[in-house]
Amino acid sequence: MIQRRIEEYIECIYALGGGDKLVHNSDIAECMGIAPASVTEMLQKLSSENYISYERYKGAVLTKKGLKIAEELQHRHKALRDFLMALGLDEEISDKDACTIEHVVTSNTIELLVRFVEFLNRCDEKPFWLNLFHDYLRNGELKRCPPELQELCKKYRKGRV
Amino acid sequence: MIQRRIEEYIECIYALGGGDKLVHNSDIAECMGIAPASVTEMLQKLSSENYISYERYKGAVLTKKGLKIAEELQHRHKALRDFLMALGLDEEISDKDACTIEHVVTSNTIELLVRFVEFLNRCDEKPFWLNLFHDYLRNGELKRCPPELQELCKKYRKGRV
DNA sequence: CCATATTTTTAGGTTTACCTAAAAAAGGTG
DNA sequence: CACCTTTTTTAGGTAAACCTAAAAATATGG
Repeated sequence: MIQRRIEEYIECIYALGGGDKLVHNSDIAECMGIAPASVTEMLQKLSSENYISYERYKGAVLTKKGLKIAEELQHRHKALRDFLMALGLDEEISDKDACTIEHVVTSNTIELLVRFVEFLNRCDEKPFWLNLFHDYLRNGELKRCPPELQELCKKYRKGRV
Repeated sequence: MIQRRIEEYIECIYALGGGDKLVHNSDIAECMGIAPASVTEMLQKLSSENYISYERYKGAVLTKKGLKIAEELQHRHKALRDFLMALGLDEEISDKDACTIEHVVTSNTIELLVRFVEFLNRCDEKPFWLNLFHDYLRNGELKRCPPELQELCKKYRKGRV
């Protein structure tokens, strides 16, 4: 299994434009908040495992293999972030949590959340129940679904199954 | 910040009954799939940081401090697991992902998901939209909300805001 | 209650990912 | 183009969390 720290380096390189151009060690070091010497070491490792192509004193570009991982991570990040924001979490925290969860979760869960956000977006407007949920978050009290609406739902549910 | 590996030891000790009785090194070692010698070392560390009270050659019990963390982790685990299962993920994967996510996510997100599950449970029966979502997962096609139902939702939405 | 079996600890070693300081290479300017 | 600055690399070192093998403590059964 691919190591978390390696994923983080790939992600960082990608964010700095390493998908199609050389990224300098110093930029990676600054971006990750570590010493340049540590970056050199890790780039040698990433290179030996073919995630990047690396030229001494020049910098790194992602290989096809590395790029694929970067794109997968971006997919995961976006899925998690969109999902959390849809539920009502604020942008900054959604982003932060997406950053950590993306490395540890199975693809099953990612695809589940992708589908959930798709599901929301295919609705013509913000669904009624999501409004109810957001109210619940704000006030702590759950407005019951109006009886009239509940009845209609029940009718349709029966009809389908 | 408290280290992930420490959390995992605390969790394991708790799972083996360490909330109220001595747990043997060998059981922890087996449960975590590592060598007993490694456990001894870590237990000394956990003890020095007051997460457990540890007696050489006897075993470990969680302290109040350790127990509090164990309970918080259990809360997180349950929140994540319940949430994933509510969305339709199967039990095994929900559990597995809960195990990893619980160590890396903010409390904001945990509480959001707790609220979401509460929100679902307060409904009299499985909400209509959740049925729609589960169908969407199975078939890939999203049944539109019947116009009649949509109209009614719109009416209530206006009424409230 | 003593010999043997089991469990735990100690000692010494490995790997990963970081660090600092100093050496080497690259880049920029008069 | 030679000097100076910046960037990168090398060398040597640290901490965390694991390992194996051997020593020490504890538990068990005749």
